Amino acid sequence: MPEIPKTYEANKYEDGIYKLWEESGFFNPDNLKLPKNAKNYSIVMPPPNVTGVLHMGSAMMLAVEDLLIRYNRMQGKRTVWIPGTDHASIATQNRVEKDLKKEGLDRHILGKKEFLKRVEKFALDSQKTIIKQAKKMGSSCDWSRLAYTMDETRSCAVKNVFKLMYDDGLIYRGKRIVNWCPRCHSTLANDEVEYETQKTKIYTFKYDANFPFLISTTRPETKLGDTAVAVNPKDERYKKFIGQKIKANFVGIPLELEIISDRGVDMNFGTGALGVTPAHSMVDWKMAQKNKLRIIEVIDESAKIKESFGKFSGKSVAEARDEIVEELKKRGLLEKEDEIENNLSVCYRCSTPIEPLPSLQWFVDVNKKINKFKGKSIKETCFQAVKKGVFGNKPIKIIPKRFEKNYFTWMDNLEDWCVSRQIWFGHKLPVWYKDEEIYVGVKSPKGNNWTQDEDTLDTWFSSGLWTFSTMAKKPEDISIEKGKIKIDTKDFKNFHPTAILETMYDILFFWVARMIIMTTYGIGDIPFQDVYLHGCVRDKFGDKMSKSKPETNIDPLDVCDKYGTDAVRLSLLIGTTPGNDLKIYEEKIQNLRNFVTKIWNIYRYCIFSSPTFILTSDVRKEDLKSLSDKWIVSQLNNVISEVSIDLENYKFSLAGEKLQKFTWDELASWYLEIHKLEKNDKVLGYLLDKVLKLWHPFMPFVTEKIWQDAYKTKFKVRPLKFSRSNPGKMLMVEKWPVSDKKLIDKKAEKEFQDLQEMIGKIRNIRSSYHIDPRKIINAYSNKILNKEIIEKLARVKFSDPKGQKDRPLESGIDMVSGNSKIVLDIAESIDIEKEKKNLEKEIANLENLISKIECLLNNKNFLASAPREIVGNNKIKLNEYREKIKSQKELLKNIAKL
RNA sequence: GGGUCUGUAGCUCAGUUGGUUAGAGUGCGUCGUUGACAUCGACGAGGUCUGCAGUUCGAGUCUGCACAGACCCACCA
Repeated sequence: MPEIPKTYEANKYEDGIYKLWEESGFFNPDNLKLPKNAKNYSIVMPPPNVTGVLHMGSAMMLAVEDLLIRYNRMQGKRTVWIPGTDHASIATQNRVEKDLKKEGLDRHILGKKEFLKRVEKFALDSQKTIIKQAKKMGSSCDWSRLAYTMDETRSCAVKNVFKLMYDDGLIYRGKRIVNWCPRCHSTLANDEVEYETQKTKIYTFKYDANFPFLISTTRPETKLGDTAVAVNPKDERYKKFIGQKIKANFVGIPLELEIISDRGVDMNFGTGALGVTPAHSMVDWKMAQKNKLRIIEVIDESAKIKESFGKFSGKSVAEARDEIVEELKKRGLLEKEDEIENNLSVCYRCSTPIEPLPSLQWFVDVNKKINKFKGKSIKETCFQAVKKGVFGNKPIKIIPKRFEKNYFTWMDNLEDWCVSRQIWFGHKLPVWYKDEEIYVGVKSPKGNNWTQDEDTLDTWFSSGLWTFSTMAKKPEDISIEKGKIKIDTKDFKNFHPTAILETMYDILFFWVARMIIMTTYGIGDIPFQDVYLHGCVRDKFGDKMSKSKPETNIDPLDVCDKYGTDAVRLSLLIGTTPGNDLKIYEEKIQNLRNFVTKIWNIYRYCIFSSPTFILTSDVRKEDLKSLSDKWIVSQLNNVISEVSIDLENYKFSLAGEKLQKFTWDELASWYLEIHKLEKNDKVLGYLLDKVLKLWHPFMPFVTEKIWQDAYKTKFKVRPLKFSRSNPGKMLMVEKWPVSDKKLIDKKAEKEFQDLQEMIGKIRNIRSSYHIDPRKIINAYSNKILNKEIIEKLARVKFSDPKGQKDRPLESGIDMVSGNSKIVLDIAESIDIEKEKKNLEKEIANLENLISKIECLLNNKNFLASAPREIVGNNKIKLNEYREKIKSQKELLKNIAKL
């Protein structure tokens, strides 16, 4: 008999199992002999940023997607999971800059070329780490299709899409007010700006002594660029000034201010009059457009005051503010300063305050009507893709549904998307300039004197193409044909649109919506049929996990090592619902580790119980001998269909719970116990076979390990060899079980459940009288006992020794050796009252004694503080006591019998 | 300011289209096990389903309001 350890030692086997899978080549569907008409199933992995390492959120993503992939692969579909990484331009550049700072360098000292080399190296190293970690999680993705948003093929896709958009007039260049990060020295998209509430001063002042009324501002330094003052048209105080142009000398700088009316002005805020600075405020910019105001730029790209503002020029924004306030005070123009709370816009990457300023940038026009969308805009088309469906597809389904609403409102309010960034690391714009000429193309233009635009593209531009760009194998696969992007590969035909996009809800707008935009436009098709959004993985206290909080932060690799990857995966899959955050902590993982141990021990029992144990894929009705066989097999087939339906509907947690209930409460607790007395190895082999298959997508390692071992035992070959021509004995590519209706036996289920219930009642007193429920079932199965007798047994009542409640009680029966009929007669003939009194007295004494000892020993403080030796000794003592008590109880029982 | 979500046992959460006595896991208490299972089993305690009102024969579930919390969007001169 093989030596099997009592617990599953995850970290001993996992790497080996992964290697076995990987070497089989079956992560790649091309290596599986599938029928031509096999259905296709594809997921494109949300590419982790190359900035860092795997965190619990990525582990969640991998667990869910691998579950889906393994389930569908086992269903015989042509299944592929395409992995990749994202260059994450701003984030990665910042990360490398931080490292440089430690060396006392910065990117300008290094120069662009050297800097980019370093970034590339960093990205490559990081990618290696990410791959290693994804493998540790058991991810069954096809590494031969690995993609990177900056590799040659993906870059080619980016250029093609950019050109296509430019030619369609969807991409334009213009000077517009943008969010500028003075530290990153780049623009930011609207949704890359975050807000922080802060306390700040609001100043109420006059531009100069002659100006007719007061205005309020939190940013006096921008007032150098004011070209108008806006008031509410209904405001009686200022009505008479509307339309006037007033000259003013503002702290030494001459201004010409037009008084305009705008309904957006709040009469009750400040003085009700607002100084309009078109160049440095989003709202003011829009007013300036409407009223054709002059635009005066005050602040430059380093957040310093520009030339021609006298003594303020060259000063930083903060310095200029102080000096202007000082100057106003000096001139007696400052009426008052109050403290208020407002929102400061900051860069989402580096938290530096944003300066809105006008800049020449590239934009995607989301409102332009385009012919190929039947005269509809991108915005309208993408709205319909989820609402009604486009291009003959069903509507894209967002799970959970409530996020659809968010999507619609976002899409509705979408404004032109600024795609150019002044970041070094990223896709360079495929745009060249010569004098006044502009050339946009996939390849650089012929002829001299062309210079390429120095800007790079927003990182979401390339990740927006992800579902189809990953389907190309080489740049030549990508071309523009009939106003669309053409990807000329088998993968594209087979796998696009992908089945599902799975990601965390926080990038619904950043990424998911952008993918819908870019794909509907570029390919003329939807990128995916379903969107599954998982929640945020949080710590015990509900806070976001972060390395800066090491006491609650969980590194997935640490816990995988400690408890096994399977337990970690289960902890992320069970007890969670889509779109809702989940709290995770070690105890949770530990509990699920116990379940993995349970499965392991089910297998261990199988091997111990029968030296000839083998897994069986099928069982016939004739093979089911006892009632318990019929019951468990029937239950199993119910579970198979329920779990399959749940998985189809993305109810992973529910499926897991049902499986857990079946495995633990029905298979292990009942069937295995009965099996000890009456063996049916064929049924046992069948049950384990199915249980392993059902659990495999949830916990691939332990199930594969057991599967392998079971076959090793059978064939006595070590190690078993697998080849592409012989995929048979690898669980990963086994067929997913199908529920066999013929094996569902409602009658047997009902009969067994009744029995369970009755035994449950008898069981209540099992602890005192050592009645083994297995024996009752066994006796029933062998027709020693019939249902009526068992029912009677369940009804026989004695008073509980503690006098709490009436409990069914049966005295001293040995079900197997004894004749149950006689036993029952004894039970019925007992003088209940007399028996009660005698027993009560004796038992009360005993219970008292026991509780005293147990109390002492179960005292946690005592156990925790005491050295192990002492606790050990006391345990021995306890056992001595128990022995004594036991023998006394036996005595009592005998008395009772007489 | 606009919107979304959440509130169920000490803790973490399920609860499908309204339908018997509101569930699971964990924790706690008691007892029993140590020959598949550094475990496991049985039993027990623990809930005004945040509150109020409404619809209904019937509400954890639907509606309205209130309270508490989380998040998203817009944005404050």
